[in-house]
Amino acid sequence: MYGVRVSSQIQETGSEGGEADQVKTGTKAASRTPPLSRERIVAAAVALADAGGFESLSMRNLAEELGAAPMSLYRHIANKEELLDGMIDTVFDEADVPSGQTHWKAEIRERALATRAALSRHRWANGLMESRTTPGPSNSRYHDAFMGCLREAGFPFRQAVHAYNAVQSYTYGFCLQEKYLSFETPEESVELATTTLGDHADEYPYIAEVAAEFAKSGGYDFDEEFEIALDLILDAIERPK
Amino acid sequence: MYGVRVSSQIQETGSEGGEADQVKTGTKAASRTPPLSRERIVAAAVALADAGGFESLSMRNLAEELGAAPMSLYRHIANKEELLDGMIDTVFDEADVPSGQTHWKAEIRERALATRAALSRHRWANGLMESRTTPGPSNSRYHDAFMGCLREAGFPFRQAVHAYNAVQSYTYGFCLQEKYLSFETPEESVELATTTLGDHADEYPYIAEVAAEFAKSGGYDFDEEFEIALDLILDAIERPK
DNA sequence: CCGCCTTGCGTACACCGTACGCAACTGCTA
DNA sequence: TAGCAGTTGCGTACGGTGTACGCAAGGCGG
Repeated sequence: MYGVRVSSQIQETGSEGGEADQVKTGTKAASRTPPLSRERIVAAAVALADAGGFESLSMRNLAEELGAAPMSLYRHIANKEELLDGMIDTVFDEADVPSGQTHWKAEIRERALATRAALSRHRWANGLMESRTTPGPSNSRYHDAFMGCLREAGFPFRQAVHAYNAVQSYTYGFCLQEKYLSFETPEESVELATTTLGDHADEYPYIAEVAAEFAKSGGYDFDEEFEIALDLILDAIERPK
Repeated sequence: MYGVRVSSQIQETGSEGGEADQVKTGTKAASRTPPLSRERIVAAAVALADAGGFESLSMRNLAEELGAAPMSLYRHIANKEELLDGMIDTVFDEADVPSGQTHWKAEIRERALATRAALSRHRWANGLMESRTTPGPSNSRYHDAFMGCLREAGFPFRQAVHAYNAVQSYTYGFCLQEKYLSFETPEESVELATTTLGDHADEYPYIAEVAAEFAKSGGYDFDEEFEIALDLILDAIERPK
C-alpha cells in the first residue's frame, strides 16, 4: 500500500525505455512526456487513488506519477479541491447511462446498478462526495438524466422527486455501508465479526447471529442484496399508493 | 469558520459540585483544567468538529481547546485514528433508541429518525464513517438493537437482513445527499441551482424544473422528504411480498 | 530578431501527525 | 518520613502535506 506505480496506464504509455531523460522541452527528439493538461492530471489522480488508496493521493505523488514537478500541476488546476471536483465528475460520467431506451423501471434500475458499479470501482468517491459542493458537468448531466427518466415516464413532479430521492439515497447509502463493512469472503466476514464482537458475543446476540448465519451459508452476496431492496423500492414506487 | 471556541461546554463540565478539581499539580490555587482523559478528549473533538468543521480538527487545535499541549493528548489516545473511532462511536450512541416499546414499524421509524438527527447534528460523521473499520461498543449496540428489533418482531432471518439493509442504506444515503445538496432556504436552493446551471439552464432542463418548482413552492423540506420515502420503504417491508 | 505569453519548476513557508525523552507530580512501600 | 516507581504533561524535532512566489526557457506573432 505504498509507492504504488500506476504509470503504465497514464504517462505516455509507451515510455518503455527508461531514458526519460530530457524532461526538458527537448530541443529535439520526441520529448517523452506529453504536455500536462487538466484531463491528464485528473485521470492520473483517479488512477492513483484507485491503485494506492485515497491517502496516497498527494500532489507530490501525483506529480511523480506524471513525470512532472509538484508545482507544475498548479498551472492546470487551481488547487487540490478543484482536482477532487474533477475526479468526482469522472465518476459521475462513468455512472451515467443512455436514456430513453426502455421502460422507466428498467432504466432506473440500470442507473442504480451503474452508479453502484462506478462507486465500487472508485472506492474513494463515496467519502469524497460529501465534501464537494460544486458539481461538474457530468454530475449535472447524470442527475438531469435521472430525473428526466422519471418525468418522461409520466411521474408528476412531486412523485418524481420522491422516487428520485428513494432510489438515489438507497444507492449511495448501500455503497457507503458496503465499504464500511467490506468483507468479501465468508471467512473474512466471520473474522470481522468475531474481532468486532470480541468476547462479548453474548452482548450482541443479533450481530452474532448474522455472523453465524453467513458463515454457514457461504457469506454475504452484496450484489444480490443490493438488488433485492432496490427492487423492493422500485415496486413501491410503481404502486399507485 | 476559524478560531471557533467551544470550550464552555467541554471543559469543566462537572464543576457543579466539583471541588474535586485540583487533581492538578497545583501547589496552590484551584488549577482550572480538570485532568485529561479519553472521554474528555473525544467530547472536545466532537464539539470542535461540530463548531469549526471537520477540517479544523487538528491535534493542535484540539489541544488548545482543552488547554493542554498537543503531545499531552497522546497519553490518552494512541493516535488520531483512534480519536476518530471514538468520535464515531459517540454519534452511534446518540443515534440509539430504547427498544421493545412499540410495534416494530414505529420503532424502526424512530431509529431511522434518530440516526438522521444524529448525523445532521454532526455533519462530519457521514464522511468519516466510510474510513472507519473498527466499530466501538455503541456502534455494535446500535446495530445489534436495530437487527434485534426486526428479529423480535418475527421477521425470518433473511427478511430481517433485507429490511435492515433497505432502511439503513436509505438513511445513510439520504443524509449524505442532504449534506451534499445542503441548501437550507428556498433562496439558497435557487441560488445554488442557478450557479450550478450557469447559463446552461437549457442543457439540464429537469434540474432547472426542480429549481423552479421549489423556488415557487417555498423550498425543499428535507424532513418531510425523508419521511415520505422512509414510509414507502417501511410499507414495502411490511407487505408479505 | 525581438518581445510576449505560456508552461514548467526550485525554493520556501506554514501546518499537519507524532516519536522521543525529560520533568513534575502521584501514591506506594520501607 | 525518605525513597522509589509509575503516571501524566510537555518541548523539541522530523518528515509529510498543500501551495505562494518568482525565475527560466520554449513557442509564436510582429
